[in-house]
Amino acid sequence: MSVNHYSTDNHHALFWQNLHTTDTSEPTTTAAAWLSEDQKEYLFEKSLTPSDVGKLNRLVIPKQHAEKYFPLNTTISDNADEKGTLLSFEDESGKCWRFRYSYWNSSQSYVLTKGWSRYVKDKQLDPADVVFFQRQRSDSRRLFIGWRRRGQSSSSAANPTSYSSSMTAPPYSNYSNRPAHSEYSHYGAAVATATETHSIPSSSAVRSSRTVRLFGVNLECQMDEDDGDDSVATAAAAECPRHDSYYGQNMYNYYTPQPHNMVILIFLPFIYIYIYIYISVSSWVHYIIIDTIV
Amino acid sequence: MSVNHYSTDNHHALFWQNLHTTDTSEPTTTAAAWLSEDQKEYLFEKSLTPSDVGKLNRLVIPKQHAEKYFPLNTTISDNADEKGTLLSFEDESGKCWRFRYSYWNSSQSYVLTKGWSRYVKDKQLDPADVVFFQRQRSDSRRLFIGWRRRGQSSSSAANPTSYSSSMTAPPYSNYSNRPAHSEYSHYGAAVATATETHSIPSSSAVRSSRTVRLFGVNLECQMDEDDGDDSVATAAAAECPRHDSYYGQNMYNYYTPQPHNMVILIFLPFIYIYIYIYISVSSWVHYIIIDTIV
DNA sequence: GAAACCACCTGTTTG
DNA sequence: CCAAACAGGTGGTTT
Repeated sequence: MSVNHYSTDNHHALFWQNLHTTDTSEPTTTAAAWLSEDQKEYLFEKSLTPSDVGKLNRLVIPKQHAEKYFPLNTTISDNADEKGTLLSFEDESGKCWRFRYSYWNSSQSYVLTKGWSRYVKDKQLDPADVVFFQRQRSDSRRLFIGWRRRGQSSSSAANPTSYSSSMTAPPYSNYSNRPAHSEYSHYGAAVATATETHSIPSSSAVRSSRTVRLFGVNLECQMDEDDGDDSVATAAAAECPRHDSYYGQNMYNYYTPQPHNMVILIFLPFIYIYIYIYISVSSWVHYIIIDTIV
Repeated sequence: MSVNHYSTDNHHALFWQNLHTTDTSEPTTTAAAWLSEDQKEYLFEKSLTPSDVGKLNRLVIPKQHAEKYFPLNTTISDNADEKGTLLSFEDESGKCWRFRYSYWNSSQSYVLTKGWSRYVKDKQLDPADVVFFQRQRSDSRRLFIGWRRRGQSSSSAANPTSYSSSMTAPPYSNYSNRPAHSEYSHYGAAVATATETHSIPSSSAVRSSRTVRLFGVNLECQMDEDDGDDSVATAAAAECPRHDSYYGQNMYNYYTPQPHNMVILIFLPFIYIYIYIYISVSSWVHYIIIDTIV
């Protein structure tokens, strides 16, 4: 039996992905059949910036291409929602490269992160070199990545199998020391994608932050008999009090930009309780003042 | 009559502890007895790297020491499993420092994270300064942290009580501006540990992080008989004992940038309940003191 | 809005 | 030579 069935290999690839939840970085070779160029659809290319090949260990994917060809939250990226996905690409030698692919809110950009630096090293890419992406026409989930040196025409890219040598190339010690064959374009194909699931314990602690519970308490305050519930008491117990604050009868919050004030009036049979709760929140609760008057 | 018959601030402090379930970041002083050096076992020390005192806000604990002395998933760290635990250490002034302690799968390393940067600031630690850890021989759960300047011999470390001055030191504005006393070694002792569980009360509202629960406490405050539930109370007591002679009604935190104070006064027919809630928040709620007077 | 925190990630270094 | 450890980082989230 030939492992080389397309179908077979894809399954291997998928399987492989499932095995790796966290260490997804190493490129792997696949038994996938070579595709002729006309079986591939050329997606886009990018001339690499210094940052793309530098210490930032990431490749910025131009937004229009990213959204068009590598949409998040879709079939290609599976259930990749939250934390980005893994995209797998085959290179010119059939090696499979998996990159973490995600959207950075901070820079409003799509990036390949984990795994990218290894690719840059392996291919010895420099600024202005070009990487390009393709996918199989008959199965758009199968992706390919290729590259060529700066100044090389894109037509020279059509040279699929000639560089399996990259598999046996010695580790480069210096970017300036390139193997001669590097002057040509390389590309490869790869397979499916999988979400990078970080297994998250179901019981993640919910933290909401700033609930001030005043009155269940009340009871407990004087109660000794407690009631029990405790959730209050119980919860409370734990931590270390810290006293770092100083204060007195005076309260004053000198920096809170946006104070929010709440006044809660609770009227009890013989008692008026004015509760002034000043919640000044630069982010949270800052003040609570409760003053009761009978 | 004061409900606060316990008299003093210590009780306030304990009380306060119960109020805090999650915000564990601020150092606190303890009432723990001083231990002589021979009552302590020296565990290990680390010369601080630039990253340890820099913006990464974490201290890498060398793996062999971490696994030997601060094992996760064990008694010392309680049920700390998943998300790391809290470790409490007493410093040379008796102040209790709580650090989140966890394992980073990605780098295969043990780290102190939350709370660490405050310690670095407070002690004005620089690269190559040394921190060291000790524990009480008779109770290995009680932990101590100390430090000395780079180049200082470890023997100079034995100088326990001489630096309570750190409590009153003004906020430093510049690392180069160190108090003269800083040239010596400092250490301290602390207590147990607790998992950073955000104990979640059975009842709805709870949240983990900084729920201010007022009255369960009260009970504990006066309860001597412990009643029940307590595991909470108990636990609380166990944690960092703080005490404090230094402050009384006044609390003063010289480094907290923005203290927030709360005073809650509840006046009942025959009872005056003064509730001083001090919320000093460099991060949030820090204090609550409730004093009741009949 | 800044700073701390968090959970990751990676390139050196080294036994 | 290589896996482990770790110093030095990242984006994103919470405080």
